[in-house]
Amino acid sequence: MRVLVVEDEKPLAEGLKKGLDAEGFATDLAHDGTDGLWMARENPYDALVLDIMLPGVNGYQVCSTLRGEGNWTPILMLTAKNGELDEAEALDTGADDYLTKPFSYVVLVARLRALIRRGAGERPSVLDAGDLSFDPAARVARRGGSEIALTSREMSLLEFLMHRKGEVVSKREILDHVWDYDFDGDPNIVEVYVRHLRNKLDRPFGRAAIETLRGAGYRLAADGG
Amino acid sequence: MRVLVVEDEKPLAEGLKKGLDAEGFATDLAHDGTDGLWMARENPYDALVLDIMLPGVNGYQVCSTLRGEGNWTPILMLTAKNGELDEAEALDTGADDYLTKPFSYVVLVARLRALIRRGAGERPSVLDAGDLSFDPAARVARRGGSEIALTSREMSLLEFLMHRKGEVVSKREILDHVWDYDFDGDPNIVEVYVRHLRNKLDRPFGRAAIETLRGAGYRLAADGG
DNA sequence: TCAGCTCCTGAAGGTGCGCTGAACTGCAGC
DNA sequence: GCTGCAGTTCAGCGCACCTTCAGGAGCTGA
Repeated sequence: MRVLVVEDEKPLAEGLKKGLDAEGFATDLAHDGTDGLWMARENPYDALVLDIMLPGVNGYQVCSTLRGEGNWTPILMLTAKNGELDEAEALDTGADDYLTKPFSYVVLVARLRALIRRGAGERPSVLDAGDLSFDPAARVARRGGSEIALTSREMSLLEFLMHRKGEVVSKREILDHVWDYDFDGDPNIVEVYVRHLRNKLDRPFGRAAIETLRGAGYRLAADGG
Repeated sequence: MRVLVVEDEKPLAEGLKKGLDAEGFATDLAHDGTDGLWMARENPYDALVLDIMLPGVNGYQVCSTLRGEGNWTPILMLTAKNGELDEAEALDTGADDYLTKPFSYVVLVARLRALIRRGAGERPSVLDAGDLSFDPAARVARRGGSEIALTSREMSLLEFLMHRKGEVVSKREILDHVWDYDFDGDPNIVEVYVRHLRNKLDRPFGRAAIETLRGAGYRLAADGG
């Protein structure tokens, strides 16, 4: 789990890094808001620990800037005093949790883990056609309840067909979208892969999702065949 | 609410018990570290009040031992003098809060209630996938009943995979999250560690939790394989 | 009915990805 | 020092996947 700690008090920052590393986190440090912002943009962190009082850009600003850019990495804010205002403001600007200094190290780790567990889970959509479904992100195809193992090329083809379910797609289009533009091999490859998909998606279920339109191309039945 | 007070000064201990009982707590007493540890293990307390200066096993040791065993009962430490070292050390060993002697009885009760109220939410949770489980805080992995010894790198990898169980994670993602971002060594390291995990988690049990998706990455079976 | 075409099918290379065992490095404990 | 362990690097190997190919089946129009 990769974590960025943005904290200007160096001893505290170093202590946190040491502790978090020992817990198995991969911890990076930034000592001011500008650096913090930059690093948070450039790297895929699982969580941010963000002090409010920072030289340059302060914690609130870092937080709201990131949120404004569509970055939803979980953020744990460190508020200096036990002021209600601080905490409320932290949550307002888009932080996910806050901790009042001085804080217990155990509590920090626990809250951090909780944040990461909840995580930022924006799920890409699942494509479907009748009882046939395909989740491109998870790389899982299903017919009814059962999961179907597909190779990368088979998935690319299925994804393309599902995006255009109900439409006729020519072999030329398939070649252009599923294979590289500069593919100049045997176009028969499309037929071969259609066959592979049929063997996996249709035959075991006695269905016919992929229809051949002689001279025109193929069509994936919108209802899954 | 059941509370254990571990305190060797008998008058203070008795006074606390009387007061806490009056507040509606069910209070047990232990007068040294050994007894305290034993009682904390055997009974499901909602909180512990733990003096640092104890005959035999001291408060720090009691605290870190319990944490090491995966016991996350909230602990309120009593530090003798107002030394920063004491406080920091208390928190380091896993205490949730501390109080400097002499303390106000009202404050003690208030903090104790606060701890108990927050209590559950702060305990690190255990990740699981079927009969496979991993407690990131205790750093213990188990398959079924048996505990499995893992190195810290193996744990980081397992933790990352378990957080995203059922999803496909690419080697690049694994490198970015489990290794430091400036790691520019051989990406083959991921394969090597996947192999280590398989040797420890799968092979002895004839299972297959970690699936290879050629060209895409790896996936930890949500049901443990 | 036949030719010409498209598409299907099974099998057979190549190739590169991932697996594997071993060696090397650095660090901690004795 | 030596020993053992964790982390990392490396090179060879096998196989899964991709692609090609040739023959066959089936459709279409004359």
